[in-house]
Amino acid sequence: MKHLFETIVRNEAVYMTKDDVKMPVYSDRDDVQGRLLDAAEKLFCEKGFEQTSVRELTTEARCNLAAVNYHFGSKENLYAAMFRRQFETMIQINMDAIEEVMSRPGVTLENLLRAVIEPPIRRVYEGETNSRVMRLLVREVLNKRMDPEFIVRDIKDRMFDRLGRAFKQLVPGLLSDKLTLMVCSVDGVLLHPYLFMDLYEKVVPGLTIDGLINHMVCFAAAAIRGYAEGSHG
Amino acid sequence: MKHLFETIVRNEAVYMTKDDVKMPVYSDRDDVQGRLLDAAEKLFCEKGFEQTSVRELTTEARCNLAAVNYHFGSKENLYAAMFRRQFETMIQINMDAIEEVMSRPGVTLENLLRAVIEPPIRRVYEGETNSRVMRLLVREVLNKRMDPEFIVRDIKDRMFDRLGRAFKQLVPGLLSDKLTLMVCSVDGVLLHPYLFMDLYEKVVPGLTIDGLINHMVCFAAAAIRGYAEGSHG
DNA sequence: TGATGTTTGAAACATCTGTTTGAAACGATT
DNA sequence: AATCGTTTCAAACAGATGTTTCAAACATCA
Repeated sequence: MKHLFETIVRNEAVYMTKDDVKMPVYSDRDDVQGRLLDAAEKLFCEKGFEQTSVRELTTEARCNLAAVNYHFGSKENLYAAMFRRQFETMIQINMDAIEEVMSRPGVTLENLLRAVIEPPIRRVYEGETNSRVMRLLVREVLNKRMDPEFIVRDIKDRMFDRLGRAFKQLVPGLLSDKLTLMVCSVDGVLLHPYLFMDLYEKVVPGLTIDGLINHMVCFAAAAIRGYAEGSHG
Repeated sequence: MKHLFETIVRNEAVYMTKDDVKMPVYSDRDDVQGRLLDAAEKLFCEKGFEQTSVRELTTEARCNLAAVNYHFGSKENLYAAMFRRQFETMIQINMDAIEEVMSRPGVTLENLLRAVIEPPIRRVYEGETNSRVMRLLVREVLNKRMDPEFIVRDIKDRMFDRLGRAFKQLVPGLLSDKLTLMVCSVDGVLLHPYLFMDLYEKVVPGLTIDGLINHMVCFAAAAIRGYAEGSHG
């Protein structure tokens, strides 16, 4: 078993149900499965996969030790179930934000950048659980425990390509073959405070969340526009 | 014991020597300590701290299991010894590169950016051991197992401040209170391919190392210059 | 050579890990 | 009430982990 996330990629069922009737119901937090998924979101996102023991999970979920293996088959399956849902949510939120802003008449590059940058930064600033899954994703990639195909397919083929097309639409001078690298660099600008928000608050005196967002939008916009002009000469 | 790296910060001796005569000699790879440090560089940087077992380390170093605890006191001390050395090396290389380029007459913003961006990107592209310690650093920060003070002191107070002053020197229009954020964003642009080089090769068709470096320099330069102009109006 | 301090080595230790087991409790249907 | 499948629970399992032990080997100096 090389890559943990092969099961995620193939989107296999993670529940040990014999009929396909039972689906994960996240609103119902009285059952053991729901509490285990809550505990998984909290603990896995905080400490990572290996650092979180089944005993911690079941203590947090106030259930028996064997419940993880009974309901999910294994610790890995519980992880995969929690991860896929969080990841899908995150991607969908971003895609919807892009579509929304691009449908507005007279949309500018700054509008698009703000739509992509502001929500995740605010989420991570407020410490939302959802935002922690992104750090977890990065950690998994760095740990080389996640199948790179997973990243390529879901992030590149969906978000990066969409964002690249939007850039080209708003800044016509951009060369098509540089779009992906452009998106990568913008992603770097976004990921940096996303990953290290704790440090930003220590390193940048008098930092406000609005000031940070404005800076990022201006920085990225200036880079893209300047890059487009440079391509001409 | 909360933070593993408190020992690193205080720069304590990690060798169990009774007299201060014995110092780590990295060139002499015939002794057990040297081989253990080599193994630590290789395995810790590849797989992280928890994922690397003492048995793997001692097998790689071709020595007995007890050698780690005998020579270094604990697995953590071995990790700290290896990490501090790699980290110091990395910072020093960057600082030297900045000083060198800034001493050149007629230095441009692009010169500075290239001096900061090119060497680490080439190192990670060629898969040098030294480059992996940066991924390890990020992993440790994300795992919250590293004392943030460590990062702040060594990276911010040395590299970030120096780079910010250099930016202001080369692009006079920049506002002083935005320098740190600017450096952070440039660091984001740099860190992105540094962390995810494997994915870049999959995601960007026809990517060359020179093309990537040129892109990053142009992107960062355009951002900084555009930002400076925007500050005026 | 003999004594001394240092280094190595195989084995054991204590603890933690994910998982399995089998009996008990539960809930619904007959 | 009796039977059924499902869920919970404490206990045990098998394996891996970092560390310790203590005797053997080694080097150094008297």
